[in-house]
Amino acid sequence: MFEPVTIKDIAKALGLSTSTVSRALRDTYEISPATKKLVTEYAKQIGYKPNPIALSLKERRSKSIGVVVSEVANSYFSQAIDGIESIAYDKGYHVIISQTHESYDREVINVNHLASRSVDGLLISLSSQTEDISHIKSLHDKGMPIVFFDRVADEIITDKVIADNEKGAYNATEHLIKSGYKKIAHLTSSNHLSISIERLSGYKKALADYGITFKEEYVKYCPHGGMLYEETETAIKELVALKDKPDAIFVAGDRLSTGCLSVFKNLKIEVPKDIAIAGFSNSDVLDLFNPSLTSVRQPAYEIGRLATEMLLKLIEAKYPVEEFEKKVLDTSLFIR
Amino acid sequence: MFEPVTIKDIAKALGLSTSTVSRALRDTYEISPATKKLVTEYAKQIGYKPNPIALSLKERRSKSIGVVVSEVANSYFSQAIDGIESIAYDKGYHVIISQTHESYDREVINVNHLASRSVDGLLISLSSQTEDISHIKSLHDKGMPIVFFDRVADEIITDKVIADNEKGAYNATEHLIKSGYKKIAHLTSSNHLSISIERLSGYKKALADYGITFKEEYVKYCPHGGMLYEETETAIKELVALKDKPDAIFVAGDRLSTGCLSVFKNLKIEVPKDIAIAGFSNSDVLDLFNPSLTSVRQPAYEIGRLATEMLLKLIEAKYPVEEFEKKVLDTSLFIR
DNA sequence: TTGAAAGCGCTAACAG
DNA sequence: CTGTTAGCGCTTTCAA
Repeated sequence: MFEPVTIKDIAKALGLSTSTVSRALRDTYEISPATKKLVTEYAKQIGYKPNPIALSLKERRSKSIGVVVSEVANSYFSQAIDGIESIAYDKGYHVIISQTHESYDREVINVNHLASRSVDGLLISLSSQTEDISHIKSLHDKGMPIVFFDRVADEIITDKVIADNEKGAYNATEHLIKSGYKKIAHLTSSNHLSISIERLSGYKKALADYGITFKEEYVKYCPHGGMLYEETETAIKELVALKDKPDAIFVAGDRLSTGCLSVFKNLKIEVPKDIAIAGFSNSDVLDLFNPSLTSVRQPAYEIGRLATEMLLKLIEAKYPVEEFEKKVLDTSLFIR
Repeated sequence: MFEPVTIKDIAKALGLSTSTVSRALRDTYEISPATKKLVTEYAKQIGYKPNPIALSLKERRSKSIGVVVSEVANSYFSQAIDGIESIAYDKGYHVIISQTHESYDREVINVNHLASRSVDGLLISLSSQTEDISHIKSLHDKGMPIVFFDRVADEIITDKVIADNEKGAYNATEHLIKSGYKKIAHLTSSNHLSISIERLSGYKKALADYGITFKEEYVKYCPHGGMLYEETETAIKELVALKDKPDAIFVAGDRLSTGCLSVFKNLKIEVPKDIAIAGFSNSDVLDLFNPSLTSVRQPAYEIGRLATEMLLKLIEAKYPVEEFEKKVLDTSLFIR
């Protein structure tokens, strides 16, 4: 069907060698202006496009990067993807997105799939189920450039970009405290996720700073991060069933926050009369929500851009990189 | 950094020729069981993975498909993408997603970018700005398999998958009529988009069937499809400023529906007291909205799956395909 | 049953 | 300044 024009066609038509054509096309110095003009004009005329696959084979790189996220339907990730694309496309890289749907198995499959399709680097945010990261470690050990964002694996020494989760959590919790709530629960995702740990820590710190005792039973984990309605509902039910029922709740994730509101709605729990709420969310329709949600917003777009810049730097580095950094970006609190 | 094992390494280590190794690995009949066993076992042991790029070069296909949508952040599209991935990954195809952000220029760039990266086929939903489709037509003429979904170009003869937009619009409008509204306005995206035309038609038909006269000034176009707050606000303001102010509004798009609610909120227009609303939306948090939104939901996941199945059939067809079809899937009305 | 060689599209080292 | 040649990893005639 497709019969693309090759460098050979041009060479034949113009009575030149393929290497001359190649040079003319690529602007090498050792070429006569006349030939160059001849070739470039003819090439344009017949619509020559270099075959990226042949180039990839030759240069041993694909000019594409793989992105592993849990869901593109999650506002945080879709914004991050916008950021990733903005940088990648600019530098001529393709972006291949794959979703884990918070499943460890899919993560392993996707990561290996991307690697075997020889992407030049990987941008990863771990699935909530992921504890064992050997699938990533082995790739990294083999030299695959990897940058983590959002949900990072500290065991792997590479660049990372995250929001200041601890501070964001602190701010949200503090806001609840300052609004007069004292019995603040915490709903979060799986306990091994970096973001969960950081947000839990911020929550605890705020409590401590305001002289409120941390209670273990006020913390509920939803390993599916809000993807499973029942899981969220059970957690909420357990919280409101406590003898010392919490009067507020700090929610540590995007889907979890909306999930929580849905549960409230269904259980006829009124906000903030029965319980107040503040949570992480990057949704851009939060203003339409009822009950309303005081939210911690992460600079997702910027995180995506930064992570991609760092990854491309790793990919294009001439010498093995030894120094890595973890960039931490500020969150913003939107009081509603 | 990466030093992948090649067929040559195996050949050398085993004292065979590369062609023998290749055959052994690919299960050709003309190979001795002994050699085959030897090779496959050794290959597995040292972790041999065929280089997909070399394969692509040889077989002139990349085993990847390109997807062009306006925004992954749009629920409809993220659901469609889930459907696309579910089929594509199953069949060993990569999915490369690109966003137009409703811009014609970006669409042209993205389509050409994907084509030049030699995807094997394209799944396209047009940007709202797109009127001229020659960038797609020329690719299609050259033999690139293309399937349209959602926003289709009827001028291009190929497979298409859409929701029954006309019926969906009819149902929504009818619902408003049956709820007692008679002065129903219509807010839609650009007037050249297939979905706009179909939805407008369903709206008109419902009005006609219930003996309501269609009024041109009740139809407002937002070419940016809700991406530009001001545009939506202006449209709404014009509607409510009409001397014969509408008492209900049927909105023809996802972002437009939420955009509309935002405008209502800001202008302190109360729903349904001041104006009732029904609109297309695939958001999964609609239940949390206030004001609430009666919605027409499209089977986005299924549309994505179907479109991908059709595309892969085109790609893998042995002979040029002459027969194309347009599949139309039912929408569902959620009354809130 | 196996090996040698050509070729997919392109670049680069080496000659001339 | 330009052509010849080899090679990226793999498959596939063609010979042996």
